[in-house]
Amino acid sequence: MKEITSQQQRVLDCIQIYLKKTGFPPTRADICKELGFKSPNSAETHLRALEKKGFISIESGASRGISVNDQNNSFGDEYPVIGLVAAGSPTLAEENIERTINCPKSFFESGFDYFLKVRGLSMKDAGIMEDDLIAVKKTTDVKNGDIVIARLDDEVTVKFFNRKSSNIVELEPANEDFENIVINLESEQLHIEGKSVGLLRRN
Amino acid sequence: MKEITSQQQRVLDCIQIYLKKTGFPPTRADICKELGFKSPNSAETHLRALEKKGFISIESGASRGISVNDQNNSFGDEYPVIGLVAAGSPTLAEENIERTINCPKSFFESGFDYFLKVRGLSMKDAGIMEDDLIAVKKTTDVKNGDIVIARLDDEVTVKFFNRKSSNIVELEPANEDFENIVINLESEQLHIEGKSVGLLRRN
DNA sequence: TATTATACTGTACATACATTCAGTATTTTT
DNA sequence: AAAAATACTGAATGTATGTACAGTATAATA
Repeated sequence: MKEITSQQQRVLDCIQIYLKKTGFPPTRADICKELGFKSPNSAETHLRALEKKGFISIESGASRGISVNDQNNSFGDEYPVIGLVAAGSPTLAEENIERTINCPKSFFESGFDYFLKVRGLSMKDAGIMEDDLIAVKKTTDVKNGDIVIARLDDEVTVKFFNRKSSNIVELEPANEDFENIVINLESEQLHIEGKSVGLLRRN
Repeated sequence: MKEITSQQQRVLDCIQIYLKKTGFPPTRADICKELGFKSPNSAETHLRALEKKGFISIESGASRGISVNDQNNSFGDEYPVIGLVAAGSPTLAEENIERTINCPKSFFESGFDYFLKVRGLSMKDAGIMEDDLIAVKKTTDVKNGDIVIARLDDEVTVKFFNRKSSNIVELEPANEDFENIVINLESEQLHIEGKSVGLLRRN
């Protein structure tokens, strides 16, 4: 994405404000009226520049055929809900997707990849209850204290992450009825699927 | 809002799908092409019917001047976040709104009116932690076991609702460090602001 | 120094589009 | 039983709109 000039930014803003207000894009004449241009060609050339730089798309021949190329627009996408089965890795394979939820992309601050449906109460003191949906961001970049989705062999679990030393990782539940899981990375395989970036509960 | 017919629903769906796909509304001809009509007037009359029933608005003379009236679309709306202050009723007055969250209307099953930001840990065993956002539906129709937002004098609190008899209501915390609140409706005023229909947490 | 991008005005024109009118037929409401 | 709403086809028309062409001027780039 190339750099935008201040005038082009004004035109882009004008399009988005018009869209929000009316529900459909402006014509060249509308843009002129809004920004004080006296020739429709003023708007036209700006639109061409914005298209060339990738900010908008223009459907040739169609009236009001302007669409804003906003990858982080606030409206919904379908996110899969994956069941936390006792054994087996949570994957996005179709058979593992219980359903999907329409949710704004930017709903959880750092973005996320899928919802994980929680089984059991091992994290209840962290406010994570049965059937809650954890918003999971796929990453292996986790810090101590993060709530991680981890796989040990074929067992998937949600726990606090705590690296004790270069070889020792503890997975800590938030429930006194459960024990810490201590993993020696030299002898055992630990796979971090991702970390929790939020939670959704529907009564 | 009057009842929609199945054909009108098809046209409405067609508009929404077209909007999502292209970023701008369809023309009469586009609708015909999509739904198999052979005359633009077929689309026109459906649009007029949809406008009359309040589902869409049409800007006269403007090409593609169709906008879907968002009280009945499933996409995003701005919902206010209200802080649970120790004293005072949670109102939608501007000074009480911390910010707004863009969220699909149908995100929590029965619909909801605002988010309430939780203070304290009196409901921690129900998985409600400090700074969680409770999706609140304004209603006084609550059943035993519902999590309600209640006001006693000027104190607002989130608790389990439990009607013991026609005059006695108990508000029960989910934390053994807190006591049940017993209210005699004959001598005390209890105002039910609404009930929890969901929860949102962002790490 | 020549060229390209930016930032406009102004005119003109083909066509994309909304919209009206004239019909036909079925179903629902009054 | 009459009227209104629904659900279409088909043709016609005026205008809303995209878009090209002809200029002018300044700043940025090669």
